[in-house]
Amino acid sequence: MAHEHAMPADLTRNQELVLGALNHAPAPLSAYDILDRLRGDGLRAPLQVYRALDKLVERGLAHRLESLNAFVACADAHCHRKGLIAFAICEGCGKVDEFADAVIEERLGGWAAREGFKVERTTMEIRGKCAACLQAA
Amino acid sequence: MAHEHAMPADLTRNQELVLGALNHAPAPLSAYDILDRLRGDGLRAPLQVYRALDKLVERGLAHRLESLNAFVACADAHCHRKGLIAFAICEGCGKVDEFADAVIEERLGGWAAREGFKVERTTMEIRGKCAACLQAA
DNA sequence: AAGCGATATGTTATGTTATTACGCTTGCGA
DNA sequence: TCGCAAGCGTAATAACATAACATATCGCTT
Repeated sequence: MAHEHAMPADLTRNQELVLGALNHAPAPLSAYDILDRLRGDGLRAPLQVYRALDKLVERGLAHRLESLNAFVACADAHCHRKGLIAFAICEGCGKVDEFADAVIEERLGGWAAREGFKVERTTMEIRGKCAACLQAA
Repeated sequence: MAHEHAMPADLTRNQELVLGALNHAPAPLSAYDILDRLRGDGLRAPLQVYRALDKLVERGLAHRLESLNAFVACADAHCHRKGLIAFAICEGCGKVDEFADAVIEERLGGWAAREGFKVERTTMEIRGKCAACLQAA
């Protein structure tokens, strides 16, 4: 069973459905995966899902994994983590681990400052095998 | 003018065409962008481009930018950079800067070691505005 | 309460990115 | 010269994402 996440009260119906789907999934879901799971709840078109995802991502309740074209619920229940988040994605079981590292953030900031580059958004995704899957192999 | 890159002698015709297209572009190209530019050279189907890209990426001659679904030639002319590479992508002009940072690599390695996670591939992409574009604004 | 703007919704159609499946060709070592 | 690995060509389709348009809902101001 997926553990419980905070579910803010001010979500719209669609946003709540989509976040619910993500919360109950053990691994990232694509927008179309989500759509398929929510057809029974009245969702019919991709756009309904993408719109909800946009809002959820904007609020930090969900994250987009660029290297997967998929989405996960934020792992931090009382969420809204600041700054850079790194994701470790297991190719075996699909599980995603989320962590922050101040040193990395600082290195990136240093590079940007030297180059005069204004950072707006950073994605960091590690692909590999988690301990459990290595064990099982 | 794009600066010159090393063009290995043992590329196949399609690989050479695709790498050539990337070398002459000032910004990342999607597979379909590449296809369009190479129709005059006889390429007709996406797969011809994707296959070439696979090989080029495998050899480190090109990189895939996950957050863009696009590709760039490796910036290092005598390429085959080891380890983790970070990309800074300007939203203004599309230019991509490529750099490595041993400290970041070491932090990631540390996290992985602690978690027992076996890293296979890491993508790090910074989106923002480059100095030139900030200047122009 | 009426009017208004901002936000969300639903639907259709379409655009963009990536892969599957199949068969042929070529180079090369056993 | 057989057989295999790698590459190539083509058609079809799958997977991911957005445009354009019409309607609805909610909170705020008057």
